[in-house]
Amino acid sequence: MASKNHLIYSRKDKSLGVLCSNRQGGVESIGLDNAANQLGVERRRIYDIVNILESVGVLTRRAKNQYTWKGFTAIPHALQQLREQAFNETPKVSQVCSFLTHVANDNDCRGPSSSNNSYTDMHAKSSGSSKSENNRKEKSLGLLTQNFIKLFISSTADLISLDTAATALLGDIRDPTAMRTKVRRLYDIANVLTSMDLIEKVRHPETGKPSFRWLGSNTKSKTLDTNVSKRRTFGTNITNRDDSKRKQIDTMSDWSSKDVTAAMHGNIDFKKVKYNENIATQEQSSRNSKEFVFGPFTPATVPKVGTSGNKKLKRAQDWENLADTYRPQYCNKALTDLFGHYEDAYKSWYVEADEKKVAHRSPES
DNA sequence: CGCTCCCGCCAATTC
DNA sequence: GAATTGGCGGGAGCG
Repeated sequence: MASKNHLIYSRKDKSLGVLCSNRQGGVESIGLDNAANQLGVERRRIYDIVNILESVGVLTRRAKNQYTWKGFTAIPHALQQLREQAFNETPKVSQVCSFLTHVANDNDCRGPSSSNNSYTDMHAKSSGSSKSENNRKEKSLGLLTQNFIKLFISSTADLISLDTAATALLGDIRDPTAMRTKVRRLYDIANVLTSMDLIEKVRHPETGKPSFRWLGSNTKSKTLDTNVSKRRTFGTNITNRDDSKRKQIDTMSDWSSKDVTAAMHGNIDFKKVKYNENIATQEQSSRNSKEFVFGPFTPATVPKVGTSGNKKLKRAQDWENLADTYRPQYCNKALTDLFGHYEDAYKSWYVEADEKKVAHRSPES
């Protein structure tokens, strides 16, 4: 798909980055048509993305065709909100959690005894109005996204596969069709969440099953994590000896699939957006100290990779890691420059790769 | 094949 | 009644 993306959409640099380029710290509105044009995608696609972003607080619908960009810095709050919801309004969360935990280690999902623990059904509805009305909303991408996230932040299992999630979100609806549909949606959601670094795709240690891990909350210190946490993402090659001959696009495809697919069809570079945003935030909050934490974001690995003791390597040319490493936590001019530098670098790599010429850069050093 | 997820029909909603 | 939104699932592409 990555390649396909390339072929079809070579808009690469158009992106949300452009949209928020003029934005300065505050609230900027975005027009759908505008976005669609800039991104070179059909409108329908924008709706998907927008809905997901909105469910995480990055955007807010202001009026027809108009959205307000809140920024990634709004995510922490939204997340907190979800967390609370997950704990109160949800009596069954615990059930679902244990359920997930079970399933996590067992491929076979044999619901224990519960006969209806749909994570989705619980709240909402039963407020009087006919359910048929709310029905549509209950199935919205936005809600699904939130529930999906709740699954992560309230579950003890840190590795969740889409099937598992779908099952949990569906409750007992033993309908293969519904399942399929749900999973399709989850793929969509997972893609954009991945592009925002809120989750990460990994293979389950035992079963090679593709699963997702929550990255949104910082330091979740989980003993169990240590094991898996080192696992690298999917396509990327982990070996210290990264054979430079790796398919040119390898790195690209990896990143284009997760960051670009971005939000599906959009080729949206959220990371870049984040850079801009961070920088903007920095400037504007002149010296507001670290309250800028980026809580949910900063993956535990952000600061440097283990001062030493840690596993060695980390392929030098993993620009993605670089991105993480340099993700602004608090930045100064120097860092700002760095960002710019990497942005450019990234851009050229992208182009090169695009032309299939990829001159991978010199190994570390 | 099975996993992904693109694409766009068309219904629900909103203007 | 037209325009916006957006659920939904067929099926293409790829490993």
